[in-house]
Amino acid sequence: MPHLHDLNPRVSVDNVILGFDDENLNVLLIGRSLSDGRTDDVLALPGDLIFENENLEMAAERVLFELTGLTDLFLQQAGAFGDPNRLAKPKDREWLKTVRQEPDVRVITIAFFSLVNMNDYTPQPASFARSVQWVPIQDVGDLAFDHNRILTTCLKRLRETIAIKPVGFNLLPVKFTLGQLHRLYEAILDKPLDKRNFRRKIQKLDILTHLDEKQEGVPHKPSSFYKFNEIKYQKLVETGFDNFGF
Amino acid sequence: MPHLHDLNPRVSVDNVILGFDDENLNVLLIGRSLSDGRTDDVLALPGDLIFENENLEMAAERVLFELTGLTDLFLQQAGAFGDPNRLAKPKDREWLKTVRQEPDVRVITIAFFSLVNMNDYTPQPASFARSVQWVPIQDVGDLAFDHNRILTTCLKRLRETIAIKPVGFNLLPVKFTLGQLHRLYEAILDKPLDKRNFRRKIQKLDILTHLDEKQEGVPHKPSSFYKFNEIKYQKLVETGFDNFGF
DNA sequence: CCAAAAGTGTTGAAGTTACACCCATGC
DNA sequence: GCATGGGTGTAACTTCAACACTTTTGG
Repeated sequence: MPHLHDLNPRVSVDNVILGFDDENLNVLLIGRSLSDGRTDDVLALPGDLIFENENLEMAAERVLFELTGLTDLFLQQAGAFGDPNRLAKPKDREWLKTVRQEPDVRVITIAFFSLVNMNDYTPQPASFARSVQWVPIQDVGDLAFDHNRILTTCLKRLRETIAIKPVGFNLLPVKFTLGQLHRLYEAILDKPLDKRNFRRKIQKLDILTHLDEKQEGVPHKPSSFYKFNEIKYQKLVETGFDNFGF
Repeated sequence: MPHLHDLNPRVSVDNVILGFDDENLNVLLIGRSLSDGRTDDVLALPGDLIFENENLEMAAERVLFELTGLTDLFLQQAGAFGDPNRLAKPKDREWLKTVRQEPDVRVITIAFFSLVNMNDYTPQPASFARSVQWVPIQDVGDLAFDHNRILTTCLKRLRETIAIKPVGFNLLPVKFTLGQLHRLYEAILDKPLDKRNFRRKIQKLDILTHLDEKQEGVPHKPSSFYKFNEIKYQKLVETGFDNFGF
């Protein structure tokens, strides 16, 4: 029988936590703590071995919560990564020696991605992360382990998902402007979108509620705020956009 | 250091192997061998623990090959399943006792689905499968472990994938008719598709080569055979259908 | 000649793309 | 008054859904 807090030494979760700063998509990366309190210079996705008594989603939520204090976020599995040599880089092996009881054991990781509103959270070091920072996805360099591959896969998944379900709202504050939403979609899809066509298309989804409130203090025509209508949104998520080829 | 054929006791793969018999989608299910050579009455997806020295895809290919003798098939990961109680049904636990060294250990499984041409293969018992059979997906009953959930997820993934990439061809013989292709798409999407519209749409993809050969001996107007053009197909798979919402 | 599936075109509606100007505000 | 982003409509084109009849074969 597994004890409550037994770790499973063979299976981990890694989280691709994405945020949007009104210009770029950012991913939350950690600098790893060595056991002596120092940090090596390799950035990594936050992740951890799973406990024996929790399921994969719970493990991903736990990692997310420990790092950000946030709960109830959008979280989606993106797949499992298990190449036998994924832990083979010298710096990774060194780090594993300082934090794992069995540093040589092969670990399969399940990748999740989550979408957070960057205003809800400012990065702060956590137990397992000496440093935490938002990095614009186009500036991400070499990461630990196979984390570059995981990140790429998650971004691809996000693009696929957003084409079918309007999940992007999770990246925005409760009240937002159509301009913000527009910039967000351009950032995720990494291509320019025609302003008028975008607005028309979004409005036709019929999931936005126009608020009687405008921007203040901006040096241009103030924009209306919108919030999104959870009920209609839920219905849409269930059916998808029916945007399929056949 | 892991020895070549060490098993990883915590991680398995399960395969949803799909075939098409010109009418229904079928899934390949096994009856489990007990150690005394008998079979319990629970059907299951074929799967196995992974070896320490193979990656997840290799493990899935191995299971597929051991069961069917087939290689080089379409194979796609559908996700990881790891609820702590997924092995909890009494009959499942009994079976595990007869085949696993550590029957109580929690196993996370990675699900794959593959598409095979049913004519390339007739089910035959394998080492780990006392019985093997094609079961039409609408006739699948209660399966072992969480295999019903895995099957459902894989079917959903297949529907999503086929809307974006023409992967369905893997389920057909090299030479096929548009009627077969039409019935296949109806079986996968589980809804009727207008004949003329379907044909137009498929032809516009420009991945079919019309062969100078017709059906013989059929009691109706003979249909032309087609094969599909791998080069154009590859290009299309890379770009996707661009069938996306934004 | 009958049964069975193959094969084929058109029309109206909906959706997509491309494109340019005025508006409200802060400074 | 100027710089900034907000906000709006239309026309040409493409795609989509719905729909019925003729053809070829075996028996």
